[in-house]
Parts: sequence; structure tokens; C-alpha cells
Amino acid sequence: MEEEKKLAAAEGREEEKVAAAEEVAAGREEEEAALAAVVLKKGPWTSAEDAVLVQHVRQHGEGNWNAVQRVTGLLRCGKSCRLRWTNHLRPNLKKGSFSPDEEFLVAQLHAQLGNKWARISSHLPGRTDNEIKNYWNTRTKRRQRAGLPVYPPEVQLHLAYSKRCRYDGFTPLSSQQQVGSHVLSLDAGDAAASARYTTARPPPLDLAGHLTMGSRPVQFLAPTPFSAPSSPWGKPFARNAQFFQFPHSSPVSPTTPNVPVHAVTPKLSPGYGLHGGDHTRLPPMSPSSGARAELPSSQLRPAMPPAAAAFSGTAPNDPPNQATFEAMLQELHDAIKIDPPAQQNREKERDVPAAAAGDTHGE
DNA sequence: AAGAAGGACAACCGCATAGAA
DNA sequence: GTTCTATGCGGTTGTCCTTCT
Repeated sequence: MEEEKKLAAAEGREEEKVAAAEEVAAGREEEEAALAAVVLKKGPWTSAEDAVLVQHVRQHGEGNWNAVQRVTGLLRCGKSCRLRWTNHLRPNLKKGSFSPDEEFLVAQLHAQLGNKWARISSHLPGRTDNEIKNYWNTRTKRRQRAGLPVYPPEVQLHLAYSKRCRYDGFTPLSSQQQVGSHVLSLDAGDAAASARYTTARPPPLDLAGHLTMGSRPVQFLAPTPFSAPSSPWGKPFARNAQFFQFPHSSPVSPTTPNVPVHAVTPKLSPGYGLHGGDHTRLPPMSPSSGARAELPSSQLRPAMPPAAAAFSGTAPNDPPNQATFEAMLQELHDAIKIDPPAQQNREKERDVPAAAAGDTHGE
């Protein structure tokens, strides 16, 4: 049926072409222009087309993409022009493999945002939503096929923990929770940025801001029981073999680029481990201020259940005894179990990001 | 060496939304 | 208030290349 439609449409186009060609032959330039407007090219762009588009954007700026075809005669629809420009031609695009930092960032952002590629890409300068989407889908597919977790242990821990907090009627902390000398809140700029989001769904996180925490390098959670050498995450993730190795055992790879992932994450520690002897642990996934503290970090001690505190590496006010500790380990371990592919697929079908599963805020 | 399988990437399609007319 | 247009976004498909058998 669909094929027949396409066939019919194609035949129709052919007839139109013939008719139009005759008219052109008769010198009807208007019809020729109309024909050109109808028969737009598809498929890969040529360098000549790229040059035309670049020249057009230089002269007229971005936007008004439908005018490109009219002005330049380029046989591409506006949509195609915009896509070509944003994904390939615009300046400052970063090409090539994702760095470990970028991969971790994508994992964290995806855990919080789900398939919001445009928003994820806004955290990775130089990367396009299409690029990130392709990257993520490819790796997700591969890892699911291999029975490996989609998210790194640190991210999984937070996913599990956020679920547990909901089960326990845990009340998220305010955004002004003091953490040692840090305040998990946005500065004025971040607050302004957060205001751009709807109140129904606060900004997922200002990861970059939290990663830096002023001049401090980012530090992720201490190794969890799940990141034992037998953990699937002990295996290389994606093309970067050093990616997602354990913080306590993975020195910064000499191959790790020094180029910051984000304009404001100049000191992101590629190893995600303790850095510079400062054992203050910063939240890997703290929501932005303004944002609900749905994923309390190890630093949010006052309201943190003992289990999480035990994993956080911080000393809880009421340290559990050994039996309790092991029970909590088991509990969290169960909670963090990798969802079987079927379940993951179901979640995907609902288009509900794992981190937002059970999210009552909705969107 | 040839075909199959998988990965990476580019591009298209349909839908949603915002702003203009 | 409605319609139209431009734009953006996410899902999907197609193509090329590499690796494996």
C-alpha cells in the first residue's frame, strides 16, 4: 500500500517533470522556477552545495532556511539546509571520537534527561544532538546486546538510590543544602538559566557547574561494591578502553585529552576519582538548584539514609554496624541490578528516562 | 578472497511548537 | 481566534566502511 503510494507519487512526479520540461522548452520561466521548487535534491551533500550554503550563511546569517533555495538556487529544502549547517558546516564543531569526559557526561545527562538530545548537546559544546544520539544509540545497542549496563556504576547508583528514596518516602533536600564548605546551589547565572526551564520540570542539572564547584576539580563517588573488577563496568565502555574504570584504581589516562569537555568544566578529572588528596566528595548528579534534589548526593548528609551514606564514603552520623552495612549493600546491589533488555525496552517505549521513572513531576 | 555482520555517520521524515499574518 | 510558516526535535533509515568468519 505504502509502496503503491510511493510508486504513484513517483510516476506523478515524472509526469510533472515531462510536462514542465515542455513548458520550459516553450520559454516559460515561471513554470521552470516552480519546477525547481518542487524537485528538490535529497541524499548526501556535495562540496559544491556546502560551499553555496556556507556562502549564503556568511552573507545572510543563520535562519530563514527556506530562503536559501530561493536565493541561491540550491536544490535543497530549508530543513535540509538547516540540518547540514548545524550538523556539519557551522564553525566550532567538534569532530571525532568522544572523549572519556564526554562519554561520562552523556551518560549522566541521559540518565537524567532521557532522549532529550538537544538538551544534552547543549552541555557538550561542539557536539550536535544528532552526533550524540548516534553515539548513544550505537553504544546502548551494543552494550545491551552484551548484557552490560547502559550507565556507569556511579550513575546507576544514583538511579537506584533515587528510586529507593521514593520508596521510602524520602523527601528531597532543598537546593540550598550545605555540604561542607560547598553549597549545592546555582549561582546567579545558573539560576537565570534554570528559570528558562519550566517549573514543572526543573533543569535537570547544571552538571558543568557542579563538576567544577568553583576551583575544585570534580570528584565522583567512591568506588561502590558494584564496581568490583567483576562488574561489567570493569570492561571497556565504547571506544575508550579507559572509560569508566574505577575511580580508586584508574589513574588519569595519558591519552585523555586535556581539552575541557565543557567551557566551564576545565578541571574535570578524567579518572573520576579522588583528586589532589582532597577527599571531599561532590555529587555526580546533583540537580541544579531550583531543581529538586531528587538524587541526593553523598554530600546531602542530613537527610541521607544510612545505606546511601555508607556508599557515599562519608561517615554517617549513625554508622551502621557490620550486619546492617552488608544488608544495605545487598539492598542497593539488588536495586541497582541491570534491567533485562526487555524491561529496558519497555521503559524506552514509554519514553521515560530511567532516572525519571516514577517521577511524579512529569513534563 | 568473498560474503556477512556490525559500527559509524549522514540524512530524511513526521510531529510539535512558536510566531507571524 | 484561526491559519500558515518556519524551525526544532526525536525517531528512523540508508549508506559506507571495517571487521569477522
